[in-house]
Amino acid sequence: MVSCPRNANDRLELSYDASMAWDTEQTQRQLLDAGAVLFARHGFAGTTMDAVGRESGVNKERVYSYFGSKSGFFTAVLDDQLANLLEDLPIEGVGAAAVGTYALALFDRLQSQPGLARLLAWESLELTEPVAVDCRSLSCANLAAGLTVALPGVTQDAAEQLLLSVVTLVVGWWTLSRVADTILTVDTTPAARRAALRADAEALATARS
Amino acid sequence: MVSCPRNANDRLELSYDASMAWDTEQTQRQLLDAGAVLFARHGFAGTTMDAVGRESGVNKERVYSYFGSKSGFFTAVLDDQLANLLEDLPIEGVGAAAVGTYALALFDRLQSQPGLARLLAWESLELTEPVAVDCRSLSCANLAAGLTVALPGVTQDAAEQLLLSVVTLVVGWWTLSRVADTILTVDTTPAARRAALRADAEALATARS
DNA sequence: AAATTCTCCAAATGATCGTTTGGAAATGAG
DNA sequence: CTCATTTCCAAACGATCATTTGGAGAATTT
Repeated sequence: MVSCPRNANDRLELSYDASMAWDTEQTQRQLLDAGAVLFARHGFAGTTMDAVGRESGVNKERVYSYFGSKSGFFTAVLDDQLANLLEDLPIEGVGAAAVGTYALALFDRLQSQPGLARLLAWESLELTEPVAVDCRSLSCANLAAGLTVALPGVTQDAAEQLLLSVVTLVVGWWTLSRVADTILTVDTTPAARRAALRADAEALATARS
Repeated sequence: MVSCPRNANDRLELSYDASMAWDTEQTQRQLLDAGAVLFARHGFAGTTMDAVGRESGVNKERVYSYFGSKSGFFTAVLDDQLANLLEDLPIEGVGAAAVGTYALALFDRLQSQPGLARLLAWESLELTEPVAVDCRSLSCANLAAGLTVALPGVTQDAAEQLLLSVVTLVVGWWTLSRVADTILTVDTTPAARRAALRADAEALATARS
């Protein structure tokens, strides 16, 4: 598994002292974290710079000196949150059951950070090309390769389509929630959906192997 | 198949004459169509009332007399576009192949009107409850019932989860397009995805029946 | 045909938008 | 220390936002 290096300014220095009155890295971190919350909740167009200043506890003017513009800030937040989204989630084991297990792991990661799935949706709806495309493509290629290992006889194309289907199914729980509201009546709990997604991922893998 | 009645003001009268200088129904139709285009493209927060006036060819003030507010206009557009989205798309035939055929039909409907899938996504992201919930719930209940007929032995709960998975997979092609951009490398064409979705829907149905 | 109601638009409203400015406080160099 | 530089904030900037106003013209009523 090849890990993806972060931006140069992501972890610039460790030489800052907590007693310093100014900590530019922490200022940027506060802004990025506030942006992650606000952009996940309201998207790019729905987030105001006033809200960024309020949520971060930092003056909104700092955004422009560090990220240039609201657009630059948006992509910086997406990059910060999404670049390593699929990292450290390898396909473990072999056979279709491994794919079901992977779906569960992805579901749990998104459930522990509910903003991530929504950020993926905003990115798709409001941008014309993905952020951190090199880094994420590498992660995805590794995952697809892992699928061809776990499922002997599956071509690379089939592995990519399978991975896309599994990710779409899992992410869709948080990004198409009104659709779920209109369809589900018997058991609307996340636990029920989680179990169904594991079975679905396993079924998709079984059919392709 | 029970069809869902539209709003009272959707087709008020047929007594209007084309030679009349004023045609309030057509004015509302122009606004709703313009709203469908703009909201699908930019969402609620990203659409301005100036753009509505420009796109519709009608003064933006008309929105407020007919729909009350921008929010009311948004829900009216969503209702107009989504209420009968799943109508006239019955589950035909029996067995898992029928589910694959249904996925294809849904894919083709969304492909012929690409804004619909995006409107579903904006609705999920920007609203806390679905529009036209009664009407759409009825459509979905009919579809789920159709699934229990096509797939004997499938419980209602399983049918609902299956329907949600199929709809999520198909809609996701247009609403998580940046995710597809990062995953697919071998064949990124819609035709390839369409074929994969049919196979996926069939596999999900097979596993549950 | 006069009076009234309804439909529509142009223009203006106050509020809020993204962005910039000017300067205060803290830092590092000499 | 002094002085230039950097970090940060309060306030202001023009532009644009959603919404309203005032009135002109078409339809309906009497």
